[in-house]
Amino acid sequence: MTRIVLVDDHPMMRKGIRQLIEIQDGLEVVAEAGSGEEALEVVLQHDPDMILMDLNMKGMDGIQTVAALRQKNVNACILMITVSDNDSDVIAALRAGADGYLLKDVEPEELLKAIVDAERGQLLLSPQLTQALARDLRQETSTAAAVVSSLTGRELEILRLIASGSANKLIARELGISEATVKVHVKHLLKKLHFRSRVEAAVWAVSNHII
Amino acid sequence: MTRIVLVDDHPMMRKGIRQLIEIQDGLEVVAEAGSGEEALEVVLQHDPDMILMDLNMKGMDGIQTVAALRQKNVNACILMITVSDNDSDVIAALRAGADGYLLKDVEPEELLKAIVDAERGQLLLSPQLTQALARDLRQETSTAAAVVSSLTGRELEILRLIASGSANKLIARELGISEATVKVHVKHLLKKLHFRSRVEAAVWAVSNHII
DNA sequence: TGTAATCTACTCCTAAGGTGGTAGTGGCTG
DNA sequence: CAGCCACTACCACCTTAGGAGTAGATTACA
Repeated sequence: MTRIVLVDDHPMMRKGIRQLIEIQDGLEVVAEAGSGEEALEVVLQHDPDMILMDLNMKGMDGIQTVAALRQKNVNACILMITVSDNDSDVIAALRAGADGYLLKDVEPEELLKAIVDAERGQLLLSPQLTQALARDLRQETSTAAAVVSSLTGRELEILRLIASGSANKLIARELGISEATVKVHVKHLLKKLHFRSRVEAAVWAVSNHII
Repeated sequence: MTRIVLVDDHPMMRKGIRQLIEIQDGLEVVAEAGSGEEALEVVLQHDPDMILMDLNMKGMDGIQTVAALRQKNVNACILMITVSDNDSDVIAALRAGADGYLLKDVEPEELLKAIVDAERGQLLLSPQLTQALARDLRQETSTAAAVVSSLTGRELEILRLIASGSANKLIARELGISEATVKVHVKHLLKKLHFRSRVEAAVWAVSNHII
């Protein structure tokens, strides 16, 4: 028996999903919550196998709630069910620890299938959301590449080493040149990229996958 | 007519895929390449609409080839077809600029469907690979969180500011404390996280989404 | 052949980062 | 209450980073 908790701030929605679930053998709704705060209580109390959660809620939203649950070491499988197909919401939800993400307009049969799949550890996304994931991976790599192209080979090489946390002295040893020369290159690349310190350059390089 | 280039270092494999494609209306194989290097030439020469590429090749592998092609502003749709379902390969391929990733054991009909979908701009992944993508997003966030939890509130706050590129003086102003105190916190957090400089801490924080 | 770009290296100097130690305050806990 | 922890602050001391300028060597290009 899969024990389920529903979290949604629309009572009607909860009612609908509950009915859908309970006609199914092996699935049981053990509790409902109308807010993120309430969800925390209810989940800790009932320790369910699965949580179906709405993303857009008043107060604590779905993503915050997921993060909070995982923080409290809740291992239940969490499925987000929402109307939002916003890329960043999907990414944020998965990052926070959700196991799946479905749009509310799925057919009832699909929802049931998703629950079973997710239960088995299969991560489940509505097909149209797979793209969002991949986009996130490639994001902005192109614009960054344009700026980087203004760097000379040596400068780029040194930027990479800075981005791996190396100090000038270490970079010098690594490249077999003097520390003074490394400083020259650093000075130049900072000027070209309009950064005020190697730290800024490093975080930029890392977040734009220049590494 | 969709003009396709095949890249695979196994002639037999190319032959197989070619036959499969050419019985299909609207698809045409305009050239083949047996290596990454050859692929660069052939693609620039024929400017195809789509490229089917093997991941594992001698010399320049599929990922390097994709990166090189995108570098040269090749806009063709690139589908990776491979035996490897290794997570990091999938991630790397998509990051490099591939538009889809299919396992070699797909049914012929599925391959054809994938080609059409990809052509339409639909990013396509073998279903079992969707999970890999999501895993990548969440990767290590948990282990990082464990280490971070050893930091005090103030230390974490300062780590975030370091990770945004701020200098100690700026952090001091931001938090309304003296620069000397900031240095103390920095010293402590570096020791706790076993880093030798703020740069290392910054890149670590950024790549583990502590920001 | 000049000349521009790149890589190399140096000096001098200032600012910033990092280590060690000391110490006062407030809060929490056995 | 005594002890611990977190936060604050200061000091002295040393290392690292970054700016400005000069300059030799190489390559590529007009």
